[in-house]
Amino acid sequence: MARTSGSHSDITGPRIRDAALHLFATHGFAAVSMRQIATQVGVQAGALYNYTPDKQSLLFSLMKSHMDELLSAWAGQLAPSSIMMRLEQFTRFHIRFHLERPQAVFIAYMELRNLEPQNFVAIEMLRRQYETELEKILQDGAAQGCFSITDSKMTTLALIAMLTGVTTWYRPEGRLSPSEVADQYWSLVRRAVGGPDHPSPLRGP
Amino acid sequence: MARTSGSHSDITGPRIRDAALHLFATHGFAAVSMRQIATQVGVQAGALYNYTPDKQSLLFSLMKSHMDELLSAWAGQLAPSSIMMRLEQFTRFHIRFHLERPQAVFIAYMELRNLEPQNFVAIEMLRRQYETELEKILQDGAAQGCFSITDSKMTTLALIAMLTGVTTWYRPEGRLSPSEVADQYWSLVRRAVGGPDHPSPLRGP
DNA sequence: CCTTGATCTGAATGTTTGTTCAGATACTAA
DNA sequence: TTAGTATCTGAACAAACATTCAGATCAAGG
Repeated sequence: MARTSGSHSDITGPRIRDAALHLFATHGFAAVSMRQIATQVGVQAGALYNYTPDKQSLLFSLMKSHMDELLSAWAGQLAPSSIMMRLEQFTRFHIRFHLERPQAVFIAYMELRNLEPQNFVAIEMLRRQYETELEKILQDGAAQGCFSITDSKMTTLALIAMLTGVTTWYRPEGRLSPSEVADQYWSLVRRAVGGPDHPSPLRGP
Repeated sequence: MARTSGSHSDITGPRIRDAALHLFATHGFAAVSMRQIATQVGVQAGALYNYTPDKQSLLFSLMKSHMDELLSAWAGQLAPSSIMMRLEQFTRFHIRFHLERPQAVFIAYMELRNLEPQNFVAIEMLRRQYETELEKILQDGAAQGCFSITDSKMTTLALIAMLTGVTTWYRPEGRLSPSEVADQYWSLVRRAVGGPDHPSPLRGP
């Protein structure tokens, strides 16, 4: 009874990626078998190999897609004029983007060590590219005297760790909405970099 | 040729834990086999079962020891009088403690999902206990008007994520010493919670 | 209606997994 | 010197693993 009805490649492909994303995020790449993924999709394990050459490629593809999405989504943002607003934009963008796909985020940060060397390098490059986006903002702001930070690289990593950490505790059914969370994190970020104590970047003469 | 020389249980036990710690941190619990651990120790796989009932217990024991150490080390700190100094103490303690055992930290934060339910609950309780230590400081400080934070629970999690993140990039051979790192993170934390802009807690007349 | 190609099954491959255990060895105590 | 015990080996176990593939089935196009 191979195949049941209709053309399935358009459907099965994404379903495999969804199932893999969910299972990898929940149990970890190494702890998930191809059979588990196949079962979730409702297919035999062999069928997966019409969509991925092997398990490792499936992981890499998921991580690569995630990082590409992240970078292109950020690139699509229109840069506001002031540096302070730019930092606020980054903060809110980061929180929103990560809260919308907690599983992909989890995988991208936890399964790096399960990547084969060349795949690791590729993902790591994209991650560093993203970090550089924040670092540029911090450096520009420091040059303009908006921020008082002594080490832009370290501050970048500290802030990103803090912002990304939101995915470890946030639950949609919780008491805070995503935008409330973003408000609070922005308040933390703004003060951490030594910005003005009040939200508005315009505080007259 | 069973046994080679001397009494080994005092030596083999810790060596197994060291090897497991290192391998779990590097490749992940699920990706490491008992045979790999045994090889690292220089022993056959069967010998490991003189020291642990099974692989899961080995992981749990490592995580439990780490959390116990963390909590008792913090409990051993003498609390200074001012809240601001208490927060500084926590920040520096957290950074130093975590930088001293990056592998245990890594495992404690990454392998939670590989714990069986009851083990997970036990570790999660200890983690929450530790988080509460910081939350108490933030609440006390907010009550005294030293800090301006709107959500002590969220701020706690944000700060801990930031502080723990230090282990992902810090390298002993890098340009910053642990205490320099702690200085910078303390500066970020102090400002994030809305403390005074200058390091000294004593500024008045 | 017939052919072609995409899609999936079901079985099989050889490897590796965690765990067990009888037997071997060497230290310890008497 | 002897008996006992702690420690380890080496082999074995069934189960699970990723991956392969011949053949079955169905949709689409002529």
